[in-house]
Amino acid sequence: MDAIDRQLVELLRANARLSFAELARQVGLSAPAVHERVGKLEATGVLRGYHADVDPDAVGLGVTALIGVVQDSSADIDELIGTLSDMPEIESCYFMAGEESFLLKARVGTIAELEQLIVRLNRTPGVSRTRTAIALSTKWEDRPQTPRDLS
Amino acid sequence: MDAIDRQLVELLRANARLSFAELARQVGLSAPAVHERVGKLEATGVLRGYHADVDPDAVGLGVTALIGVVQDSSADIDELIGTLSDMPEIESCYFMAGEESFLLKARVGTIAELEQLIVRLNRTPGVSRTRTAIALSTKWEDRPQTPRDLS
DNA sequence: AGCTGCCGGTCGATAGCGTCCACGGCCCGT
DNA sequence: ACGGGCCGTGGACGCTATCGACCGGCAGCT
Repeated sequence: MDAIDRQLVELLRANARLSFAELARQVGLSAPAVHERVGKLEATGVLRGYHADVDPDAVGLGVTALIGVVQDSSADIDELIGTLSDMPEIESCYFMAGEESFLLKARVGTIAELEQLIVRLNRTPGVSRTRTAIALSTKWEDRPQTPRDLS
Repeated sequence: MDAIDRQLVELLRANARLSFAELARQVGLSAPAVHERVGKLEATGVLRGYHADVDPDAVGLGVTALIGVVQDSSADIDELIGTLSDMPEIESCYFMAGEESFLLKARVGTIAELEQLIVRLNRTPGVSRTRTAIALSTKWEDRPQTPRDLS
């Protein structure tokens, strides 16, 4: 991860569809050299993938909620994670320090669907309680942060 | 947004670097037709961009925290949003229903940096109180959800 | 010092891609 | 039946992806 690698990561984070030729021009190397560097960044797991950023409203997912999950004493964590990951509405899942073991970011189309999701969560074995907060608006999301020097 | 558009969105969400020719093969149209459809999806805001997914650990951002912010009565919301958006550590910012007006997802390199961020937040005019929860691990994040029928 | 391998780059070639344009079928209201 | 808009196809052209051959710098050994 030298300065050029960081530059490539930065460029691809801003626009994942840049051509290798364009990347090469930006960093001052030849296209094959850039091709090889990007390949290595992918192989080492620095670059995990390239994804289109889709407007959730445009695909009928206008409701965003953040749900804290308190597990009960009998919970099998791995099993609970498995159950949660079977719920497609849950876009992100963090295992947290604190009383609420999980924090989920869920996206659904309507409040009614959110209600159903919460009911389903509360019925899930290992879940003692949930606490739901609704996002009224998303000011920004997944904003990239310029990488720091890993010296 | 017909079935082919949804298919294109889905394909690009899975892999934003697919060539138009490859997209064309997958959906059964010619490359120029796909080019035009994707252009329209971008123009109408369905596709907002294409971003590389970078491993936060690999760029020195190993600590993820979720921070609830309670505003005080004198707060100017827009000004507060502006101040928050000047803090690069804050990757996402949701305006919430409930006592905590904002929920922030922040990423920093060390706990010490998180401490500094929290101090800075608590000093910010308009902020009455914050509540921070640290993510011990990310089970998954920004998982795509297959789009529903917008009938 | 000189030799040797490796790493990481350039260069050149070729197949395939991006993108522009002209053209054509279909659906619709007249 | 006709005309126009929409949405597609096919062809053409320059540019890109990607391979293999080559090359220079550096490390470590003799």
